[in-house]
Amino acid sequence: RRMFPTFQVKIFGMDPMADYMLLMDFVPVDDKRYRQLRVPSPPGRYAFHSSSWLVAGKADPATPGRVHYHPDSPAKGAQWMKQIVSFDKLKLTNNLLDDNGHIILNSMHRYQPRFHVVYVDPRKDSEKYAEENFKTFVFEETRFTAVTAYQNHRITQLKIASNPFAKGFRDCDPED
Amino acid sequence: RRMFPTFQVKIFGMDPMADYMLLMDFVPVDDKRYRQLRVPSPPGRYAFHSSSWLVAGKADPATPGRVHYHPDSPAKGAQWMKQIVSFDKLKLTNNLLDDNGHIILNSMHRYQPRFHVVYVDPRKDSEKYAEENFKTFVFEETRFTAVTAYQNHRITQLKIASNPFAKGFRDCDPED
DNA sequence: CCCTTTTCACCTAGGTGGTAAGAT
DNA sequence: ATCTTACCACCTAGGTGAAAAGGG
Repeated sequence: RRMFPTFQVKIFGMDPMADYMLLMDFVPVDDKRYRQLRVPSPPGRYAFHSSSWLVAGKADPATPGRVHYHPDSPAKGAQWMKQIVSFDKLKLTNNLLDDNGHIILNSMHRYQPRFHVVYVDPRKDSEKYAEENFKTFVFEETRFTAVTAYQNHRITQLKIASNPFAKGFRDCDPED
Repeated sequence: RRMFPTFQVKIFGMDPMADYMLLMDFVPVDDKRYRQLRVPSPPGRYAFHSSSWLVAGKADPATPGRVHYHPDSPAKGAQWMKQIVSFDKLKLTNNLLDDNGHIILNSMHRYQPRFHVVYVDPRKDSEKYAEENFKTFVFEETRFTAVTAYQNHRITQLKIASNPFAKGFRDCDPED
């Protein structure tokens, strides 16, 4: 399914006339598997509303390290810079045999999203300059635990309030 | 609405590595407006099944001459040549004030679709070579009369049989 | 009478969380 | 007990011709 919340980035400093590819990948934060600790809740609240993550042991074998190219790639620097770039089409799966090209992650493991900018070098021997033609950006505040179902009621509510496809689950104004 | 049947073309002879833009426009075939002559029909047949076109007078004022770029433009010659190129996203309207960028035509007038191939010249002063960097193709068998509703029962049936969005109107196997 | 416009039920295509059943 | 899977009703978004309504 699509990743939520969506990774979005504002870009500065590109050459407006040059072509760039934008892509993302995900690297494990640690070598651990996590689990939930659920505590008794007062009536009317979800059990996982007051839960926390515990280490549950060693990580599962690493998944194939796929990348997701922003579907607008390649595009000019001017195009990328003129508005926030949103990776809302990026999809995650836990299916190791996935053949839709989605990003494969282990559920209950922690990941660090990475954002890569690749300059499309017009020179004939551009392969030689591959090293200097890309740059990677890591925002530690975007780390997350992959799950098969939301483990946090507030995330569920945020999604329901903000995503038009979940309108069926709204029971009040999305502005609230 | 989308044009039906769809204009499709198979391309040969491009430079596989060069970029091309593909586009279509429509020119009037003549300066006439047409109307239907309907003849009495046996029960169970549509009145317009056995009808024909009559000249109904001079053409209405010409519509704005818009063009439709194939949405995959620009793309490499190799990409365009590897399969049939289909202009199935092309939309026609009779609304002179249309601001969706659709092709504006006069209903009950005859049109000739034209197909244009534009070579994207990488040279700095490419504007100077505009004349030699495009080529136009006209297939007279694709001429048609624009309408606001189908005037031929067999076209209706062909559309119902071939377009997945019209499945609701099928009453037999589409293979028939 | 002939054509155009509007509306509508019915599709395709695909993104939601809920829920119940399954797995470990 | 906890997590995963499969399915579902319910959405968005938009492409169909039929039919009714509108217009000259």
